[in-house]
Amino acid sequence: MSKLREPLDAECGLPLALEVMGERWSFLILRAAFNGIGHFEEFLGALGIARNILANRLARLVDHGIMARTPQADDRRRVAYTLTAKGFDLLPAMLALRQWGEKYGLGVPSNPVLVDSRDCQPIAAIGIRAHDGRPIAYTDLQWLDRTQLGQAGASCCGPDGKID
Amino acid sequence: MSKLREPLDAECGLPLALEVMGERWSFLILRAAFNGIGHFEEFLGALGIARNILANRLARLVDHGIMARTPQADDRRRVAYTLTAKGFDLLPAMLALRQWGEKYGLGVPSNPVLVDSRDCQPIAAIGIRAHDGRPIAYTDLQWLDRTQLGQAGASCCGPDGKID
DNA sequence: CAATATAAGTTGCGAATCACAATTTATATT
DNA sequence: AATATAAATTGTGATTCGCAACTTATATTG
Repeated sequence: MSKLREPLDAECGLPLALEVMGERWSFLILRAAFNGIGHFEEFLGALGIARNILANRLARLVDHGIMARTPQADDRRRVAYTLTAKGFDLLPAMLALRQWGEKYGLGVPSNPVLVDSRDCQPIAAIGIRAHDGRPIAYTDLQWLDRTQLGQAGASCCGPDGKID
Repeated sequence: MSKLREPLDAECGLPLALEVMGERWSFLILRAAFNGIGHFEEFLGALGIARNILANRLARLVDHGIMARTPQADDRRRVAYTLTAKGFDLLPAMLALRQWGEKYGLGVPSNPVLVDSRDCQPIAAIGIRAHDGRPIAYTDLQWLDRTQLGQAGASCCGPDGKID
């Protein structure tokens, strides 16, 4: 269906992620799924999406292994759509987008807060951290060629790293 | 231009973020900008995007304060497009998407690695962390109503939190 | 100054995608 | 057998996309 689109890059994971999640409604369907929505008519009511678009998006998400389609045993008319592990792994990306939207779009606090159930404290803002968990400022970020990784030398990082 | 689209929710930051970044090419333009691309023809060559679409997307990104448009002083034909602070704040979301694409799309290592320039170690995977920086497993996440936040009681979290 | 070159942006057109409604298929209920 | 329900498909018009050619504004060259 979407094979007419450009191969884009293939050297970066971003175009790959956008091939599925870059389409309209994909992330909102995912959010509804995280909310516990699991059936066609539920998605329909929760999102206000057109039927054919919803059917198309769900099929696409299933094709890409982000959601699983399982007709219910007791009533095989009903089809349950559930997140796979691959789909669940999109939660950080979804939260990062959501937090960004909250920060810059009217500053709504967005009532249900995601908390750590062990101490009931809200989670930290999704951000960039060093290997030890320490937050990194944007000015401390560099792009380094993979071949130069293991070297313990001091000035290993050039001044003009590029993002691929 | 896009006012015919649904208001979607307005209670969640996600639809707000998707209004701009959910359109095709938006994230790829952003990636190019992080790469140092800053002029119209550069974007054109780097992305393989159509001229009119690029002009439209850049104008939209500028309208939303994600990029800034500044004609150069020495040659006013040339227009420099640069990321604003708001645009820069999309880096965590972009990296989360990119890492997800890398993880599930052929497992390409994606050569230029983002490192902390202080110790030249690759950054940690973008993930969900507690307020103190400790990573949280998906099973330890709960959604809590904002009004119940300050309470130091033990079982403050119900068993069926929902994402809004 | 006139002619040409360059950067950014616009317009026109066919193809793909979108939203809305009505219809179809398969299964369940009465 | 008749009706109801869940999921998905089809049909139609509007919107958006991608490609190419054109326009506008500024710079450069003879």
